[in-house]
Amino acid sequence: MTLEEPNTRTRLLAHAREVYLEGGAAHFSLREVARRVGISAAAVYRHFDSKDALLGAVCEEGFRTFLGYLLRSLGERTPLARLRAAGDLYLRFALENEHDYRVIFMSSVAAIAVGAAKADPAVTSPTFLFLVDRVRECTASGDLREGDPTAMAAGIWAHVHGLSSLRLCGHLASAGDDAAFAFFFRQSMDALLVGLAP
Amino acid sequence: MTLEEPNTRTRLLAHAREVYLEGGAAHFSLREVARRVGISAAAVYRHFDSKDALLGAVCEEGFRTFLGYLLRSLGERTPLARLRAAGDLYLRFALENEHDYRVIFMSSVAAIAVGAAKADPAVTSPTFLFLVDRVRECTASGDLREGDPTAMAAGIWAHVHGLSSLRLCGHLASAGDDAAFAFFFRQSMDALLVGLAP
DNA sequence: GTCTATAGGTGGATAGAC
DNA sequence: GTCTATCCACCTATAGAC
Repeated sequence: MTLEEPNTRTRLLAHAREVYLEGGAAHFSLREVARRVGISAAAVYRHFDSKDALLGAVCEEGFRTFLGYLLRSLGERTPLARLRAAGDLYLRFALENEHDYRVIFMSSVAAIAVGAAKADPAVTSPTFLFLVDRVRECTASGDLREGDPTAMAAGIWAHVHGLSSLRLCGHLASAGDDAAFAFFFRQSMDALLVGLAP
Repeated sequence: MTLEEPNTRTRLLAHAREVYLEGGAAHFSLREVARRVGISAAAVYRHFDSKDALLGAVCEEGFRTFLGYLLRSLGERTPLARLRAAGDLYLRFALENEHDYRVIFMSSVAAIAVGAAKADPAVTSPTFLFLVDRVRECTASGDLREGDPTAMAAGIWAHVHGLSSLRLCGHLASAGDDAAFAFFFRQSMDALLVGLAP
C-alpha cells in the first residue's frame, strides 16, 4: 500500500463537493467542476453519467463520513452516555464538516439526487436507525420513557439538527464560540431528554 | 375608492410570487414571470431595476407573512397556550409557505437578497424577540423554569425549526401526512417543554 | 410602457478525432 | 480518457423604435 496520486474521479468528487457547497444545488455546474479539476467538461462524462450522478456521488461520500462520527459514540459505557455522545458527535460532524452537513441535511438534493442515482435507502437510513437503537436501549435501561422509539428518535434528531443548522447559518452566533455553543447544545439536549424521561 | 384592474407592477408581483413558490429562488426567472404576465422580459425593467429587485420584493412579503402567522398565537388565553400555539403556527407557516421558509431559515440567501433590498435587521429579529417574550411570560406564570430566556427560546426555536426543516426536506416523510405530522410535532414540542418546566 | 432585436453569458450534453 | 468543436436551451440586460 503506497501513497498514490488521487485519480481523476476522486478529484472530481472533491471539487464537486467544493462547488456544491459554495453555491448550492442551484448553481452547481458540471462545467465549473471540470474547470477546477483541469479537464474539459466532456471528459467528466467518462466518470459520471450525468451532472446528477456526480452530485449524487458527492452526497454518498458525506453520508459515510457522517456515519463514522456517530459510530464513535459506541465507545461510551452506558446507553444514556452513548445517546448523549451521539448528540455531541452529531454537532461535531456538523461543525467540522459544514460542507457535507449542508449537502446531507440542509438541502433537498440528498433526498432527490441520492435517491435518483441509487435508490438505496440503506445509504441514508442507517444513520437514523443507529439513533433509533440508541433510543431503544435507553428505554430498556429506564433512562427514557416507553414509547415509539422511531418518533422519539425523530424528535431528538430534529432537535440536534435544528441547533446545528441554525448555528451553521449564523443564526445562533450570539451563543459565543464553538466551545460555548457545544455547552449550550448539551444543555438543550439534556432538557429534551428530561422531557422524554419516564 | 373603486375596484380597479391590477396594474402591471401588481400583476408582476403576483406572478413572481407564483413562480417563486413553484421553484424557489433557484429556478426563479424574470422571463418566466414576464411570460405569465403576458409582457416581454424587457418590459419588466420598467417596473423593477433587476431580477434581484423583483425577487427581493417577493421575499419581503414572505417575512411579513411569517410574522403574521406568529402574531395569531396571541389570541390564546394563557402564556403556555400562546407559546404552544406559536410553535404550531411556526410549523403551519413552514408547511404552507415552503419556499418562503427555505429562503428565510434554510439558506444564506435571505440575509443577502433581502438584505440587499432593505438592510433592516428589524425585519427578521422581531420574530425571535417575539418567541423570547413568550418564554418570559411562561417563566413568570410558572410554566417554565427560571433561566436565560434567550437561551431557552433558542432551544425551542431550534426544535421547531429542526422538525420543520427536516419535514420540508422529506426526511420525516415516514411520519405520515401533514395532519399526522402536526400531531407528532406537538407531542415533541410538549416533551421539550416538560424538560424546560420548573 | 411596451415592443423587437440583440448582445453576451450561463449551462448540459453529444460526436468524433486522437 | 481526454480533447475540441458543436448544438441547443436557458438566462439577464440593454438599445432603440413605436
